[in-house]
Amino acid sequence: MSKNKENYYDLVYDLVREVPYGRVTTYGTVANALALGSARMVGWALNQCFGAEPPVPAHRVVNRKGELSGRVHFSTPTLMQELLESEGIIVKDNRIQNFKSVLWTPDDWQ
DNA sequence: GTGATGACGCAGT
DNA sequence: GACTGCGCCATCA
Repeated sequence: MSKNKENYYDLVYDLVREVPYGRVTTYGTVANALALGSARMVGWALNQCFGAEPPVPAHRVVNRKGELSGRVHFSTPTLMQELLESEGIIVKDNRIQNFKSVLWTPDDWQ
């Protein structure tokens, strides 16, 4: 993997880092905002976010259903839920409750 | 170069 | 509301 080659990964990381505290975003929203064309690319980018710097709050990125699909990629499967709950987000059965209210989009950037 | 996989999304049922 | 099938693009074997 090239190190000096800035892929769309950095675009994903930067956008995710803009997500405010207590808010979450979806892969589809990020993919649409960056015009990646596929939400899979966002997931693939976050797959390497652990080597990014500064660290990316990947726990704030969930799928369209508000499900913590990527929790297994964290240090512990429960870490993602713990972090979200720590930010005041209610998580039940691996899904964000009141998801629509905590959902953040680039349009809310302002 | 081909086939399979993946932190997904959408339309149809 | 939940499940299934298909499509999307990049990376790996």
